[in-house]
Amino acid sequence: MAVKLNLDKLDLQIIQHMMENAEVSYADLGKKLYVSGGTIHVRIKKLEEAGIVKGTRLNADLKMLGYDVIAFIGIYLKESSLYDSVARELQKIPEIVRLNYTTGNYSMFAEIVCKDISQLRYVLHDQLQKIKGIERTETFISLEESFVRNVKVVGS
Amino acid sequence: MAVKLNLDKLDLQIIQHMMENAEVSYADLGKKLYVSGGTIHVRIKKLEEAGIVKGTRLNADLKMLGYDVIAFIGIYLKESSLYDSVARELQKIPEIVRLNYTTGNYSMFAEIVCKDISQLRYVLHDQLQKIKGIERTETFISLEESFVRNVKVVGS
DNA sequence: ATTGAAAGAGTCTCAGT
DNA sequence: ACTGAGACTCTTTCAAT
Repeated sequence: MAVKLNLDKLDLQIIQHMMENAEVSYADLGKKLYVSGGTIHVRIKKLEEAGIVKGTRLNADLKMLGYDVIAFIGIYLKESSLYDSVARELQKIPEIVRLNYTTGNYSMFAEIVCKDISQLRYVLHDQLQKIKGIERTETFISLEESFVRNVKVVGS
Repeated sequence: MAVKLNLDKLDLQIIQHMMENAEVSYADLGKKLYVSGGTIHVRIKKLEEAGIVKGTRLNADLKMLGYDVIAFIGIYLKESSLYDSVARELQKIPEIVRLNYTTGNYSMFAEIVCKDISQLRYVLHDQLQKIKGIERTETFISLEESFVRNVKVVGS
């Protein structure tokens, strides 16, 4: 899974910069990293071919789109063997944007994004309760997101 | 915060598509949505000016970069008034990539990305314990990420 | 592997509808 | 508000180092 490729500092610097902002031109990024734009291009192509880099994504402000409520849900299963079937059911609920199988208290851990509290209540109460295999859930509503950022893959 | 702007279905469709893949050309996206490339351009410019769209980000595979361990940390504070000072300390730890102030059991909820378990143990044991104001923590290590996706902002 | 230049593709502007 | 065409910029290829 974690294929160790020959990545040098330049590769990591490119990734670090472009994880933050992918709209920079190769020429400009090259200037910042003291190589030519052509070298940036070659490196990115190599990273794409290796499967390390998988395109770019638009960064949209969900709050401004009306999605004000983020919550985390700890899920207790009746039996841990039900993980796959519960995961499939949860994937059908579009408000659930992430699901992890975890150690610790909960069997699984979900993140949900909703327009408002009443939509959250609907998903929690009407949709999750209907899924066979879920024993109970605990919900943690985010009152404030202090920060979100990328992991630091290279020293500055 | 959640400024309700006049966004029509086309705006949302553009956002939906480009949150998934921002590398599509305006001409191609226009073809898919039955408008010209020029219209896509105008809409994106409008969304950027409104602050709804904030550029694009490179999508890099953290596992392939050697960051194999994702974990969630529920944090109990001694007093909730310590939130800001603890948040500032947590922000100094580069492995902590997200922090939310939450309702429920925990005062705050963090996400951490590490290269391996020993690095995770180091952060949890040596760094978090030193922060004044943290009473105790509960860690949930992700054994598998079932899915991560964007919220659905428009009906297909 | 890196570079710089030429060819190709995409973005951006603008006049017309 | 949408369109299409021209000007401009960026990506991509490639021969040379």
